[in-house]
Amino acid sequence: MPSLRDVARLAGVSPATVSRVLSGSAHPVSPETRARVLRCVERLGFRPNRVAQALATARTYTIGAIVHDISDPYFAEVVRGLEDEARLAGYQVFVCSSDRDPGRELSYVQALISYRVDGLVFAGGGIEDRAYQRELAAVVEGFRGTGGAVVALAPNALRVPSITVDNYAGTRDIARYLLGLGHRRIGFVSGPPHLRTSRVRLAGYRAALREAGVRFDPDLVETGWFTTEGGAKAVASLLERCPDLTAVVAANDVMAFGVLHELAGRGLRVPQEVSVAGFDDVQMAAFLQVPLTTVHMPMYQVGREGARAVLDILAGRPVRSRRLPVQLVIRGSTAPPGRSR
Amino acid sequence: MPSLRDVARLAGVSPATVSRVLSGSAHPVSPETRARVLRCVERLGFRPNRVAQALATARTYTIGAIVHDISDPYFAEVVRGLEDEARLAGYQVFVCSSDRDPGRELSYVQALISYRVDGLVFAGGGIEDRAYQRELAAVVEGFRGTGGAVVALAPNALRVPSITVDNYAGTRDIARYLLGLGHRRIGFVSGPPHLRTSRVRLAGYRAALREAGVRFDPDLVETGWFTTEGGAKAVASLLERCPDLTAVVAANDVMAFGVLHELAGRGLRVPQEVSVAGFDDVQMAAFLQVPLTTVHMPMYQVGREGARAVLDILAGRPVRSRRLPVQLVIRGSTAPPGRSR
DNA sequence: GCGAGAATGGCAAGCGGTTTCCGGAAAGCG
DNA sequence: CGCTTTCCGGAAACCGCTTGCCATTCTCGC
Repeated sequence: MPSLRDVARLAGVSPATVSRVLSGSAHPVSPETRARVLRCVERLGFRPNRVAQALATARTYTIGAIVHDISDPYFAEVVRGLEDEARLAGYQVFVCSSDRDPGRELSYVQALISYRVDGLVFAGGGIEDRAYQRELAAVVEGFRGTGGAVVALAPNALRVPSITVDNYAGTRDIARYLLGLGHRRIGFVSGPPHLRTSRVRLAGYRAALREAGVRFDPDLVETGWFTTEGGAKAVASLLERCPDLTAVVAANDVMAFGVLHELAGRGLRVPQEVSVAGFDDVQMAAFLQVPLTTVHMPMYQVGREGARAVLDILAGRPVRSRRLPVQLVIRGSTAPPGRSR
Repeated sequence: MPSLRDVARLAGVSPATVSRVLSGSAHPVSPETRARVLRCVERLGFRPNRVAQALATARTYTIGAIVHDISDPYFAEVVRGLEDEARLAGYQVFVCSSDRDPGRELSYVQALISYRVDGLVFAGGGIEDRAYQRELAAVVEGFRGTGGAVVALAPNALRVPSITVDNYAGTRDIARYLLGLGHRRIGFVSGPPHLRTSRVRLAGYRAALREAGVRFDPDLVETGWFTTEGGAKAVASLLERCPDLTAVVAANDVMAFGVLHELAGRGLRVPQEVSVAGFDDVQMAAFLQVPLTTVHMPMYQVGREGARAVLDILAGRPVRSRRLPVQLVIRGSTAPPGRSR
């Protein structure tokens, strides 16, 4: 693989000149020399070694994305947005699936810092664990101290700029809507309790109940993993505890898929017997046979804005945290409460 | 951020010694010195700069994954496998979504080479375009010439080790199964014609027809993008051309979702009026209200083995191309042909 | 005609590690 | 006891690119 020296030798100039031609330096280079250098670059098929550039300039043009699981459609969509925006600016992105494991997350963050990524994006909600948060915060602050850009794309204990959506309003709106349809016994399939997103979404649901003067019944809440299986299991226990529920709100679409599956397995019709709502509006949601009522989250958008924020920070432009609005999307999986079963 | 020199200074040794202690060199270091160095590393919280290491050793411990679209559940799953295996070996992975665009793919490959990735994994099927293939092959060969490891996870024109699945057998088995149920007018919703995977899957379908002595009718084939929308549109035209079809095989699950959606929209019941089968067995497939009959592809497994293959090549271990078996998974979306509509 | 300043280009010192080569001390050998 | 090995550590040369600083030449302005 040709190096800059090879080009320099071929063009009969010094490496410095070649570098200046290629990296758009302010240092003047005569048009003839420039042309000659470019011709030699072409001839040799020279492409600068990013590693060496990175060492010299302390810029790697890489961004690390910490997600909970890239195979979760939510995160896949976010990462796609991130990647598209990064590519446009000449950056590459590393994916890191932490599986919501504090140890894994921390070791990924440290690895990324060793790789000297320019930016770090936390796509998933923070893990609620004081000791861990403190440790992570220390590492992250160190990183920022050396010029690293950090952005969060979900509620997080880190004090960094964030691009989030209004999770609270989302579940509140959904619950309001179901209450408005006449439902009173609304189950809530929540995510893992140690995730901040879970708590915020649960809070939105409770707020709507409070507004409507409906007593909050802890029996109507069941937690599970943010997976299809998690949703199926959770709704199963919910149904056993509260056979009288007429609607279920799932903390995200993937869980809602599990809920739908479990209900179908039990012969309960949606929405005639049980209404179901999700959260996120992943691509599949609209394509189910019973299209899912859910809250639209602009995930791709969040990913793009996240990347933009990183680039802005790196460029020294001011960055403000933003909260994007969400929107209730009413589809076929919800209806007024039906006859008792 | 502390450097190796800082550690050396603090420990009162030369940088060389610190390096030897940390990178497990064969060069002997006395136990006392070693301990002292490690203590200082600890004290300063020193972590080696991967960029500098990379420049010195010509190993970056990174792998580039070229996928068609990370937000497609198929690729997300593959990348997850890749990532998990890579992590275990201390590697990081770059994701690159080419959207099946030759230009984008090529520029990603070149960028990754500039970043001096150790390995390159092509997760998607190759794009059938002679000029492009030649150009890509040249670049890839150059990369391999410098010690880069390249692996393909789908049929591809590149002459590199591959971990693939038996796509041909997959659609053949599905078609055989449907023929066995008594279907004769079986629509095929194919992927983009310029993708190798599309062609192989179509060939499998044709092989089964041939075996069964059923004439192949080109009208029963419609191509579209490997997306839900693509599947919906394709089946729509198919139905207009051939209202007599009793079953539809989609070239992948994502398209099958679109097919199901479109059929539901037209009031056609599955499987009573039309049987539907997919390919891939993405996670959602089993969780539809009418669970999808499909061909199980071990995507996560393919991802892992792909990473393993890269690591093996880098370690100089022999690597052989492998073809993993697929398996027909019969679920609720298929049944013998029903009464005419 | 001459000095100032702009235009060009090269030298060399990094960036932060790794690794080859070398030297001194200690240990093993006949 | 002298000599060869082995053990341990350091000096310094990279890896490939960037950039501050300096030298030369040229162009003006007066």
